[in-house]
Amino acid sequence: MPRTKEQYEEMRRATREKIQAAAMHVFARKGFGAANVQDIAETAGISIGLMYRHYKTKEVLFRELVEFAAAGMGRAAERFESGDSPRLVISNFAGEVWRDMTSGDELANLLILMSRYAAEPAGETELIVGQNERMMNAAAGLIQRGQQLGEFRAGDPDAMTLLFFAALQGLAEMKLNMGSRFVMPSAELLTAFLFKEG
Amino acid sequence: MPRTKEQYEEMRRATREKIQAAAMHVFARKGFGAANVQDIAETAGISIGLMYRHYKTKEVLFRELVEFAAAGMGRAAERFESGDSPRLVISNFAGEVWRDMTSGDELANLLILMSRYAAEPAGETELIVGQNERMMNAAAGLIQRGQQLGEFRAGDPDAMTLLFFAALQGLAEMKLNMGSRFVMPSAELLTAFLFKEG
DNA sequence: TTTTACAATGAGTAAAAATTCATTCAAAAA
DNA sequence: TTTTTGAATGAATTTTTACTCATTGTAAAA
Repeated sequence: MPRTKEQYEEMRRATREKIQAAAMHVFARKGFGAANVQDIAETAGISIGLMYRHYKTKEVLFRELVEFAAAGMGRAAERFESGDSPRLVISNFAGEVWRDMTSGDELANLLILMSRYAAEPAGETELIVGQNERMMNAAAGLIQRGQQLGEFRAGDPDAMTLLFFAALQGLAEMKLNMGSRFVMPSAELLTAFLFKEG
Repeated sequence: MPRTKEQYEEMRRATREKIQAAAMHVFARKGFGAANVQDIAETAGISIGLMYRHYKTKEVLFRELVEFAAAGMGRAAERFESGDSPRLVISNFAGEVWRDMTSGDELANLLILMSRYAAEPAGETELIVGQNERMMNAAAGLIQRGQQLGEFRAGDPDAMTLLFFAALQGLAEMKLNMGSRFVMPSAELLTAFLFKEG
């Protein structure tokens, strides 16, 4: 008589997705504290009540997105931990970043979300900090190996790693702030400070 | 019979300074919307009421800090507009940035404040956007001149400028988020992608 | 010791935002 | 056409936060 279980499931899945996309957009632009649930519901095109049927609190919603972002960092770390040519791994990574940053806002949103997490809903930064540390360590190891192979410039691998990810972070922020005035630098430019010669 | 005018003035100046420093700290970490006046007053070590005697609203306080930051960008733009050797101007600038970022939080706070302004209290982004555009244009002109002189790498000057400031922006964010785990990259590393050879 | 001028306080009020819940809606099939 | 089930709504409630103001504190000098 009513809809089938599958139909209801599909309905729920669809609205969850709308909520997630809207929340990602709003949180990335305003941060956790300044974003209000009305904004999110409106952006998602649903009522506030429905949002609360899917997410007990604003914070639970935020956390889910952060966890998603952290998982992305984990995948990045794995790539850096692979035994392939450091130069190739970094170039490929930079190339993908370039494509993602050029084609839409998703990566930029994710990057900003992560950095905003540190400050906001108190405590429980471990997840993001842990994954971040893992990713940075993997990248630093890769750079060090590249230096031993003579392909990479000399310099403190930790500082070089930090600069690389800081640049990505800053580009994400600028992309959202500048809108159409933003020009994504090429993957080669992004990695130029790492490699020897040009 | 009561204190002299000068004494009262000095008292007011001192608390204003406390408020500004506290607000800079809190706004940079939380953004305008998420920062609450209680936090600011507490950080400044004064009462809420006193804060409101000095600043009519939270937004007025925020604006004053943003204007201060914008003035800093204006000074940076002037330096980029000077006719000196591009390589020298950029190197000096990077060196100063390195010193500021290494010695305290002030520059990091200012950088973050500016990027947070874009989203937050609606409208009136002109000041920050205008100064930002001026600074970026000046830097792009400098890079272009450096390319003509053969000192700088080839590449789109706008994209190179964007990357440079994005890196600063990202480093500021990381400095606040990572605390003692942060390592500031050297000025040479920061500008390595701009100059030919190493 | 008292007066004076203004800084400083913080409980109280108003406004904004998060969260709840009684009610409505919509599609499937009997 | 009616029944059924769970999604969807948004006005009402609770909580949080910005902002006010009546009162207190204090150093100088009369």
